[in-house]
Amino acid sequence: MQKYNPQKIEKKWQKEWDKSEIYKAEDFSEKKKFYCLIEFPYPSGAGLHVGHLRSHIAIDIIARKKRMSGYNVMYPIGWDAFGLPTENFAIKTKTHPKIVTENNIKNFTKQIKSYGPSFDWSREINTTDPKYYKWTQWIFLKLFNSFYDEKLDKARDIKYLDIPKNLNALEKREFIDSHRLAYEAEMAINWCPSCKIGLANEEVVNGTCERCGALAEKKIMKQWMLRITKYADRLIKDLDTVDYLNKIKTQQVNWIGKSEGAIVKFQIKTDDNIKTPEHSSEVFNEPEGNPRCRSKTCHPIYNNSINDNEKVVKSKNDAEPAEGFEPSDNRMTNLYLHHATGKSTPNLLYHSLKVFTTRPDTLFGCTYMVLSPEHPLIKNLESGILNLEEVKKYIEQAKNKSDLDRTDLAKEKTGVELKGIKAINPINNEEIPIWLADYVLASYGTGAIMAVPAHDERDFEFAKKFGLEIKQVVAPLFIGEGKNKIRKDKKNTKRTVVDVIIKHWEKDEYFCLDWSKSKNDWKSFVVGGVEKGESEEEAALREAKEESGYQNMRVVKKIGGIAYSRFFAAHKDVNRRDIKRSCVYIELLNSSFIEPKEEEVKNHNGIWVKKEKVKDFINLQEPKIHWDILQNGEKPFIGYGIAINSEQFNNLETSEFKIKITKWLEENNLGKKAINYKLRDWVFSRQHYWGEPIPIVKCEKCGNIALEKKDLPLELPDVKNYEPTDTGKSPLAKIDQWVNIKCPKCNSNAKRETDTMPNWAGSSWYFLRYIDSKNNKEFASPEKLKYWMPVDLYNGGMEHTTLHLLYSRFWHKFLYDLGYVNTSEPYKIRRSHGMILAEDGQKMSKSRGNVVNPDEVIEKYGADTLRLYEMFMGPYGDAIPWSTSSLIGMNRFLEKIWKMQNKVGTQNFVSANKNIETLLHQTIKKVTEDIENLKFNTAISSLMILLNGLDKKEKISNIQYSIFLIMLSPFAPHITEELWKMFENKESIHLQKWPEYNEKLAEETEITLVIQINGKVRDQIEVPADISEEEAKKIALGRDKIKKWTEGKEMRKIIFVKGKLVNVVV
RNA sequence: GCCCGGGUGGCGGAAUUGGUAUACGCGACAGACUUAAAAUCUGUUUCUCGCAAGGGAUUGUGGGUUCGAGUCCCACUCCGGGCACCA
Repeated sequence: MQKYNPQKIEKKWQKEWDKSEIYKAEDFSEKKKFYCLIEFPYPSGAGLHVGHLRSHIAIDIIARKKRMSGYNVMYPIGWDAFGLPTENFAIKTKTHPKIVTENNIKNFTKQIKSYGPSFDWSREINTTDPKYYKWTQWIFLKLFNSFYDEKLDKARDIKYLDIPKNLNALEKREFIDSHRLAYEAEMAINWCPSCKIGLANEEVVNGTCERCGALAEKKIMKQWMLRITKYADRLIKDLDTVDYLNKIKTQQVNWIGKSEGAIVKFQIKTDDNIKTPEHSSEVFNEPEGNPRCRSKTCHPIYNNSINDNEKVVKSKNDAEPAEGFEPSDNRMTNLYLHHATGKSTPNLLYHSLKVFTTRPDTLFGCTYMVLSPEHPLIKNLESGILNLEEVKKYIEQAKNKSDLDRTDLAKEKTGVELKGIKAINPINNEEIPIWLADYVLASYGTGAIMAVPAHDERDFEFAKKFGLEIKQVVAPLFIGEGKNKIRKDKKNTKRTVVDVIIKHWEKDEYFCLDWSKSKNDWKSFVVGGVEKGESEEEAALREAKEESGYQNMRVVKKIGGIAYSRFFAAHKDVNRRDIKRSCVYIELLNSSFIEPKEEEVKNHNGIWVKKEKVKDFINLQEPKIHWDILQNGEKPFIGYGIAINSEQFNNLETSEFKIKITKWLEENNLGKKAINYKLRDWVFSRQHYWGEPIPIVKCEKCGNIALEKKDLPLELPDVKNYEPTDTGKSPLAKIDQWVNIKCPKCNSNAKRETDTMPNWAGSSWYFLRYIDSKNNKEFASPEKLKYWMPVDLYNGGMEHTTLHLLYSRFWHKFLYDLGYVNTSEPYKIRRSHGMILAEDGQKMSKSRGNVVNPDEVIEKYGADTLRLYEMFMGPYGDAIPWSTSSLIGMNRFLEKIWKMQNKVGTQNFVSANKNIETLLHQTIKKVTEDIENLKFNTAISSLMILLNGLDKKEKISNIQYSIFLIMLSPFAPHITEELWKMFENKESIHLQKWPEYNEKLAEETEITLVIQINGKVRDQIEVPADISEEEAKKIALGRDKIKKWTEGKEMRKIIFVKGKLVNVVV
C-alpha cells in the first residue's frame, strides 16, 4: 500500500475533472434542474482566506450530492470585479485596473481550483468584461426608460406615461424625467472624503464609510438615483413567497421600515393673523405647490400636481404612499434642497403644514408641533417670527452638527420655539406652539411632527425639558387573566379608584396588601374607591386610614395617569370595571394607630414590605407601574388603550380610533391615510473610473439622452490617471475626446455622463447571465431563463442582506415587470454562512496578522482535510474560531480511511455483520438528511461513527466500503476518487448514484431499555426493540437494582415509553 | 432603547423536538511500540464524595408545568448580530 499523499492525488484529479468536464451543467436536460449559487467573489489582491471557502465548500457539497441524486446541477462561478479596492491598488502601483483585475482573477482561479470545487467553469463571467457590462448598461437604460405605473402596480415603458396636456416642451420633459425609474436629482449625499466617492445609504455604517471607516460628509451633488422605493411594498410582501432564513427576512423588513398612519394638516397662524385663511375653505387634495419652484423633485408641500396624476384606486385597506414622502429623496438627503440652497425661496403665504403620524388617535393630545431645522416653511414665515435671530442661530448650529452628533441618543434634546407663530390643532381648533428641534429629521415623513408628549418618548423628553403641556389621551387597559378573568355570567360593577402607596414613619418600608385571605391571588397596595365630590387625595387619605389603621399622614404627591381595568373580583363575586384615577403617595408621620374595622380588613392582610422587596411582592400590573414611576420617574404611555379626553371619540379602543379618526380627517379634508417607508431611493452614481460608464448623453437642448442598444457597450476609455478628484468629478470628465460628443438627437454639442455605476450594479443580475453567459443578442435567452430560474439555493453573507440581496431583488422585479424574466423573485432559498474567526477568536484581518491562508493548509494537509474541517468545525451558520489542532483530526480520519483499503474483501455482504448493516443504513439516512439541511458537521460525525464501526471488523465488504466512499465523496472528492479508481472502477465516483437507505434495515432490533425510578436512571437492559409494555414492566420490576429502590415503597404509577424507557413512580 | 440569535466538559460542539445530557472531534492523562522523540495503536477523561461497591450534583441564574425539562412557560442575567430621535 502506498502512503496517502494528498498533494499528489489532488492535483491529478483536479486536472482530470477539468479535462473531462464532469461538472458541466446541461441546458434543457431531461433531469430536474437544480441551480445553486454562491455570491461571486471580488478578486482582490489579498487572495482568498479560509473564511471565503466555507460557503463555496458547503454549496459544493450540496451540488455534488444533488448531482449524484440525479439532478441537472448548475453551480457557476464568476468575478465581481469593478470597484474601489482594485482601483486603489491600480493607483498605488500605477498599473491599469484591467491588468490588476486580470492578475487577481488568475490568482483566485488557481486558489479556487486547488480545493476542488465542482464549478461549471464554462459559464464563467466577469462584470468588467464589456460583453458583460453591455447588459448592465442595457438594464440601466431600461430603468431610465420606464416609470412605475401605480394603477397596475408595476413598471412600464415610459411611452405609456400619461402626460398632462397643458405642458410646454420643457415642462413635458421635466415631467417625464421626474417619473423615470433611473432619474437625476441634485441632493445632499453621503460623501466619503477618503475614498472620494458618493455612498449609497446602505454603505454608510454609523455615519462612516463602510469600506474605509472615514467619517461620511454631506455633499450636494447631482446624482443618478434608482427608484427602489416604488418596490418597497412588494419587496416586503413577496418575502412570504420565498424561503430565506428568518433573520434575513426580518432584517429586510426592518430596513424597508414600513409604517402605516395618516397625514394630518395643521393650519399655521401668525400673530397678525392676516396670513391665515379659514381652513374650512380649503380642499385637502387641491394642489398647493409653489408655482415658482420649477423642480418636480421638490418637496410635495410645494408640489402636489405629480401626486394628483398618480392617484391610485386600490383596495380599501391600501393607503397611498405618504405625500410628504416622495421618492426623490435619499435617506440622508435634505428634502428641501432647492429652498435650503436658496435657489427658489419666494415669499409665499403658507397656510398649512402637514405631518405624518402613526398615531392619529392621539391627535387630541398634540400640544405642540416640531419642525426639523431644515424645514423650508421657516424661511417663508420669517416675517412673522418674533425671535428670528435665535431661530437662525439654532438652524446654523444644527447645520454644523455632524450626523453622528445629531443622532446621538444620549445627548439632551435641544430646540427653539418659533415665537409669534402658532399652529391650530385641526381636531379641536386649539392653538399650539411650534418648535424647531433637530430630533425631528428632515428626511423622514414631512420633516415635521405633531408632538404628543403623553404618548411618545421623544416628545415627552422634549416637553419635560421645555415645560410644555403633557395631556393624556390614551388610558392603558388592564384585563384580568386566569382566575381574574372576566366572567360572562357575573354582574358588572363600575368604580372609580386610586392606588395608595403608604410609607412607614421611620423605616424604608411600604404598606402592601396580601389578598390570599379572600379568594384572590392579588398582592397590591391599598386601593380605595373615590366617592362623589371627593378629590383623589382626600379619597386616598381616608382609605389609607381605614385600611391601615394609621392616623397621622401627609400626601407627598400624586403620580401616574388614568388607567382602566377589567377583571373578576372573587371576594365580591362580581366583574369589576375600574377607572383608576391615579396613585397617591403618602408618608406616615408617626405610629399613631387605631385597630381597623373588621369590615375593612376581612379580605386581606396588611404587610410592611422593605423597599427592595416591593417590586417582587406586588403582582398586579397597575401598582407595579405606579411603584416603578415612584422609583424611576414618570414615563409616557406609548401602548394601545382606551381613548380619554378625546371628546366624541372617548372610550374607543386605539386601533378602532385610528380608523375612525382617519375617516373623519378625510371627510373634513384635514388629512388622509398614509404609508411611510424608511427605505430611500438608491444613489447610483460613483465618481470613479473603475465602474460601468452610465450610457447617457447630456445635451443642453434635449436634456438626458439614452444611448441606443446598438451603441452598447459604452466602453470605459483608457485613461492615464484614474485618481479620483476632490471636486467630486469622475476621472472620466478629464478625457475631452471621450466626453465631448454630438447629441444623438439634435446633433449639437453635448457631453457624456462621466459618473460610473456602483459595483452593486453588476452583481444585481449576474445570476441571470450564468444561464447564458455567451449570448450576444440578449442578456440571456428567454427559454434558458425559463428553464433555470429561479435560483434554487443561494448562499451569501449577512452583510449583504440590505445591500446586494435587496438591490438584486429590486432589479429582478423590474425585469419581471417588463417581461424579461418569468419569476417575480430571483432566489427560492437564501441561506447564510457563519464567519470563520481567527484562532484568537477575533475577526481575521490582514492588519491583525491572524489570517489563515488556505494555500498553506492545502500544501500541508491537502484540500480534502481542509474541506472536511471547514464543514466539521461547527454549525454552518455560526461564527467559529479556527483551530489548527482540530484540523489535524480530519487528517487522521482520512488516513484511517486510506488504510482501510487493506481490509476490503471482495465478497459482497457475505460476512457482513448484522450490526454494521444497521449502522450503514442509519448513516446513509443521517448523511442524506443532514446535507439537505446544511448540517454538515453532524453528517461528518456520523460518517466517523460508521468508519469507527467498520474499523473494528477484521474484514469489510467491497460494497460497504464503496457506499462509505460515495457518501464521503462530496466532502472529500479527491481521496474518494483515488480509492474508488483503485478498486477498478472506470467511471468517476462523482458520477455515481447517491445511495439509498432501507428504513427497515436502519431500525435497531435490540434496544437499551432504561429503567427509571422517579425519573432517575437506575438500571438498563438490552431487550428486543418491539418489547411490549407488559413485558417491559415485568422485567423492569424484577431487576435486583430496581427492587432495591422500590422495596417498602408504594408504587404509584409506571410509565412506559416504547423503545425507550420504563419509569417507576414511588 | 427596539428587533433577531445564543449561553451545554479544558476547547469546537451533539442531543430523533419532552424520554439514558455531554455523540463526534480536539486537547489532556496513562499504557504499548521505540535507545529516544515524533507518528501510530490501546485505554481513561463533566464535576464531586468513596479504597471499592455505589452515591450525589450538573445544560447562564431563579421560579413553574410534568412521572420525566438542555428542550415547554414566567422572571432575570450575560454574550453575539441588526436597527437606532423613522414620529
